[in-house]
Amino acid sequence: MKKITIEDVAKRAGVSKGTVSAVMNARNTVKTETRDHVLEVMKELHFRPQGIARNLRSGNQDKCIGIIIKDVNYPFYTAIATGVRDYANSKGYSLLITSSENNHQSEKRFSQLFAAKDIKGAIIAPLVDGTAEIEHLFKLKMINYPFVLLEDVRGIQANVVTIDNSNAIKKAVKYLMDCGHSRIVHFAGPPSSSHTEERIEGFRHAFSESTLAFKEDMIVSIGSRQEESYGNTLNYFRKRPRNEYPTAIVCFNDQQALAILTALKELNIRVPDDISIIGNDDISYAKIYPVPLTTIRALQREIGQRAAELLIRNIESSKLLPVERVVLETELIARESTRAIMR
Amino acid sequence: MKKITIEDVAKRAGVSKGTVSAVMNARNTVKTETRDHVLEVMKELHFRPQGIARNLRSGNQDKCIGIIIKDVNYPFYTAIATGVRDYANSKGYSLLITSSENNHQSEKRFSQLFAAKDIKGAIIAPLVDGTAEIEHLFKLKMINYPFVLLEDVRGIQANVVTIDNSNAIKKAVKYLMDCGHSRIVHFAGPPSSSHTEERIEGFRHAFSESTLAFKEDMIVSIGSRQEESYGNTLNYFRKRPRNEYPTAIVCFNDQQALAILTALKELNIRVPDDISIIGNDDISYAKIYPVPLTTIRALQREIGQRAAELLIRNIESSKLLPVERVVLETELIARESTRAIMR
DNA sequence: AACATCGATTGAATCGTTTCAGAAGTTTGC
DNA sequence: GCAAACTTCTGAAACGATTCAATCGATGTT
Repeated sequence: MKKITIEDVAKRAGVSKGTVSAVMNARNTVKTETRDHVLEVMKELHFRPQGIARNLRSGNQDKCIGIIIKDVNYPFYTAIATGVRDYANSKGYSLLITSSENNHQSEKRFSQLFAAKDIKGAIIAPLVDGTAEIEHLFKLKMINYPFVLLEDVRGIQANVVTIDNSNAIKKAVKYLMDCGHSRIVHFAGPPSSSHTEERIEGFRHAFSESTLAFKEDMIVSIGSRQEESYGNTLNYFRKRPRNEYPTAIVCFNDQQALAILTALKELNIRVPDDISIIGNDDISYAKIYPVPLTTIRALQREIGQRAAELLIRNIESSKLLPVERVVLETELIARESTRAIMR
Repeated sequence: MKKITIEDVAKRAGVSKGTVSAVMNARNTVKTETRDHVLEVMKELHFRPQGIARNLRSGNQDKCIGIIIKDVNYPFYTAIATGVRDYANSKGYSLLITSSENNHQSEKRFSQLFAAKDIKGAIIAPLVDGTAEIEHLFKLKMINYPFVLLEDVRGIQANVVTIDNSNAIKKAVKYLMDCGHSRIVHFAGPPSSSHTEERIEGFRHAFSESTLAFKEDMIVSIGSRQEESYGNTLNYFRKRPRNEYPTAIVCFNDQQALAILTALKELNIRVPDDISIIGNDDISYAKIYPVPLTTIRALQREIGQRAAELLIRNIESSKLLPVERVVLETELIARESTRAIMR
């Protein structure tokens, strides 16, 4: 049960390897008769040429980069990927997308895979929780493999393109304060993202810069996955009396916000009449949510473009470039999920 | 400006290629001193090992398949990809996703890329319009490269996993007829999909099986991209008097349905009061549309799983397997965008 | 009949790594 | 003091295709 090579085909067909190669590459120097015979033998032996060996000799021309996102079903990431693709294509690169699905093993596996397959560089949305498993990133650095991260990772110096999360949440909180809200809570995201921590910090900051007092129980960890956030939201409200409800929630992201909206509907809590909701990201569907979502817009395509630009610059450089860190600003988009309240 | 190889590093560091290789693979047979020196030289020369050559000798172990979808921002496709990933992972395969973005060139390029990079097989959502550019599929067949299509392609015999589009639309039309509608139109999709044609056919069939008469102008080609469908819908209604409006629209897919909903809102046409809308696919967001969408559900994850199963079976077979064609059934999901009317 | 031409095929060199048997040098055991 | 064992390193073979100069036969030309 050994692998079938071009040699086996050549032998069986009674020709040389060169001829088989010529057939496969559709060169017109082969007699039709020979060609047909070789094709037949290829089929007969079920010969699958190894692309890798092909490329080695002929010097792998294709330009191609990869991106590792966390969730292929979250539009935030696919929008970033679109930005990457646009820029990459303009420079003649193709884009391969993979999704770690919040799994360290997958992230690790893909980063190796990219290097192994001669994909020229990678953009990585890294998982940051757990015991900071980042050896795979060091491995990439060792072999001078170009990559750009979409979140800060402690303990490694690398190119990063990200958004100013702290400031984003600050904007959200200040907007709510300006609308007269004081009982504001932050429904925080999963520990697997550095955004979670940065956003919590922004929330704290907003209070310390205001006259209102911050209390620890204003931070509620409910995750960002659909069912998880939905369930946690139900719990949160069922556990407390109506007069202790917050008047506004700052969400971790728009996916979570949707789960919260759904849960609140279930609980007969009206948005924005009873509670104001403010999201994060501004994914394309946010504006058609059951209640069109007020949210903090991250320029997703631009994130992608900037990351791609940085990556390709590194790929095409013949010497090591200094590490860069790009932080993009955000913008509050006011829709219908928030309202001003009387005091 | 030639490429730097392991040999250059070895020479510069005053060691053999074998030693450099050992350093890169973190083998513990290298003296720390030597290791550090080699690493330094690697950095100095900015040496990037060619993964391809690596894999050649060491016999490429990684199991990995690819999928070419049409639009990475349409949840229908990412849901399919998720199904593929789940099955693939269970069999030890990783998944690489690429998006042709409705571009023949890209589709072609990716199919080559997959073969070249020793990705074991591919699932392809093929573009079918234009002068049926399918040479790249024939090329794959020639090298016995395993692949599965997600739509029928005329002129090639290949594995296909798809849904019964004709029947899907029939269900939609019959449902509407049962609700008392007779002025029903079909807003058809783009020519780049074989689904478009099959769905039109299903629409025709539904009428021929009923007492109602089919008229050509019941088929309106408006595409499926957001802005395109939106604009075409506006045009369609602005061009005709109110009493010639249809009472129900069968949409090509849910993406198009959203654009139509948006356009109708703009036109102050109420859904479902004035017009019933029925979608196709049942993407995850369909239930939270401004008007929760009645739609024909395609089991997206199952499509992915079946395709993956078929693909991997072909990959792991040592001989050519007979071509298979899997057609999955659909289900009507009634929500709020349709209503019964009096006659 | 000798020579040039052309089409089809061959086979050895090549791509850039990994692998591993064995050499060289060093330490341990007795 | 010598063999055995261990550590570190070397160098040539191998991976499986492509490439291209050289060859071979057949055909055409004079």
